[in-house]
Amino acid sequence: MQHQNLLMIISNELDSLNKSERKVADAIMLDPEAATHSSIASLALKASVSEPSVNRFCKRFNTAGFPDFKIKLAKSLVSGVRFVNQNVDSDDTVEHFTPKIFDSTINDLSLVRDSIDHGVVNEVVNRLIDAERIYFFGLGTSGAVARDAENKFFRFNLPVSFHDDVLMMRMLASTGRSSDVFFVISHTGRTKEVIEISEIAVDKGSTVIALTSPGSPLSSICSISLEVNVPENTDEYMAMTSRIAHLVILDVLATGFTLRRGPDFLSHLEKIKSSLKPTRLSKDK
Amino acid sequence: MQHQNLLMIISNELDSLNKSERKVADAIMLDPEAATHSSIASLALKASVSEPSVNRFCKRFNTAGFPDFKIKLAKSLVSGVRFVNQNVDSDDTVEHFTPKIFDSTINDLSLVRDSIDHGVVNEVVNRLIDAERIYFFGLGTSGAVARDAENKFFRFNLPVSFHDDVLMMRMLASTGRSSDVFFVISHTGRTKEVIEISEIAVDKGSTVIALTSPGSPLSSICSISLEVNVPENTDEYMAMTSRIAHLVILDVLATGFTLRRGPDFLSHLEKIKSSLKPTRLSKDK
DNA sequence: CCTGATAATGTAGTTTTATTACAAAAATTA
DNA sequence: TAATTTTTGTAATAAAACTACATTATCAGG
Repeated sequence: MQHQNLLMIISNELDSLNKSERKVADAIMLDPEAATHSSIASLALKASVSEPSVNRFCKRFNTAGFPDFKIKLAKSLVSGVRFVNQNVDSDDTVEHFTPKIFDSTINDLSLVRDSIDHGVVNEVVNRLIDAERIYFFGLGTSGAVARDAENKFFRFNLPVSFHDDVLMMRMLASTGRSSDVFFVISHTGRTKEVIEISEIAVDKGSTVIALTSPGSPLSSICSISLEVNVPENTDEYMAMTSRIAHLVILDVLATGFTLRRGPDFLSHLEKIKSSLKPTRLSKDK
Repeated sequence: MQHQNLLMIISNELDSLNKSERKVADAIMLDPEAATHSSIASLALKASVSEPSVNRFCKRFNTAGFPDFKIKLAKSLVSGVRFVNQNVDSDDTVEHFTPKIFDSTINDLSLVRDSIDHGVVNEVVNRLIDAERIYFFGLGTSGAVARDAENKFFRFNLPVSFHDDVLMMRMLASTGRSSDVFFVISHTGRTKEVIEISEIAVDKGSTVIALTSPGSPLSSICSISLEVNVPENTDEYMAMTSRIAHLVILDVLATGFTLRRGPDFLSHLEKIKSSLKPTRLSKDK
């Protein structure tokens, strides 16, 4: 893994350095940020060694030379900062916690982006394309996600509904047909009611797609499981990012759906868009 | 704003660049990692421009020069964000469009993060703290956001509800009291019904907070307006990111609310959390 | 469609920065 | 202590970046 932090490597090997190398290391550690902006000459001066000593120091740490060393050092400074102090403190003001919440959401999204299984996404799109009916199920926070999904997929000209009422869900699941797709959204994947309902639908021969966390009970009983691993948030103040990741994944699925339907499908979408125009005030004035 | 990711800044200003600057930008975006390792000469060659053009390009983005530019570019590569502003093509496969959608969402979030008015956020939190009742209103996609908001604010031990039925909204608005807060969510801020209803609530002396786009009709008539500028998406395939930004902003508001309430409020949140435990399967097996 | 003004870009020379070869100085060993 | 190895620095070289200025392209007003 190339992702080792250069600054850490240096501090770990501090003992095995010779005198001048050690001086260079100290000078860098004193202010790594400054080191990334200084020339080899000024750093040599600061460390009281010659320029070639700095150069040799750089090569010792598997870098091509001083400029390359600076690049790698700069990178290691970023990753360090990212993991530190991203939590909301009780004495944070709006200026402090606002970017923290955005950053942690962004961070989680990029983790999900990199961990998502494209094969599963592909398979899910196939099933949605084949579906004669789609039901989106979700409770609590996931209910809002399901509602958003309904709104999105409704535009695709097929019978779609969302439900957050467990009795309704249960009835629909038990009367489900093999051409029906039940899309079950659950962050934890451990809500008993939801699991039971999904089992009923599977038994009836319907396709059940779960959008949930890996290794959860829900995940194991469904036809296909879109597993999303959002790091558990221990911080009391922090929000649940999983629902946002779920929304983005539904965007991905909707995009896949649209693409699979081909270009003439776009005109249908346009029709729906323009149907809303009369409800709006015009842009000019 | 030092917070911004250099790669993102470049992709956002792509339109305002002149010919040779654009060539340099393209060469960098094609392989940013390679750019951090190349000399000004080799990059100039790759972009088919002169060396000073590359240098001018660097300075245009508030860097001291090429070496400094490379450092900042390298830093921006470390953070979660990769390529930006790439549109979905009609022949994209899942592998292609999935990261594109994530990245464009991430990009939009970071733009909102940097453009948000902390003073307004602060003021909104104050009003929410003072509220005796909060109504979240939204239609369509914003209805899902309003629903999520209800779920979140419900935990704060005060009467909260969400509505996506214009008749209900109208009745509630016209019977509103000065201690009531109406939180109106609308991406466009141009939906006639929503504007009318908001006007009624304002007339009745209630506080009306809008979460909408800048300069919209809704924004101008409300008590306070939380303006969110998410770049309009011209791409047919791309999803609407504004709702995601709205959700994150509601997270920010909820966090502000919790912090303002002080540390003993956390035990109340814990109580609500644990009330859901019986509905879940336990973690161990 | 010209002409002058302005902006964009490139050329060539200068300066700064980094690297290399080699020599001097320490340190180590026998 | 002398031979040997390692470390460090000096000075020269090479590479890279930058600057001033010249040329070319673009655009507005006549």
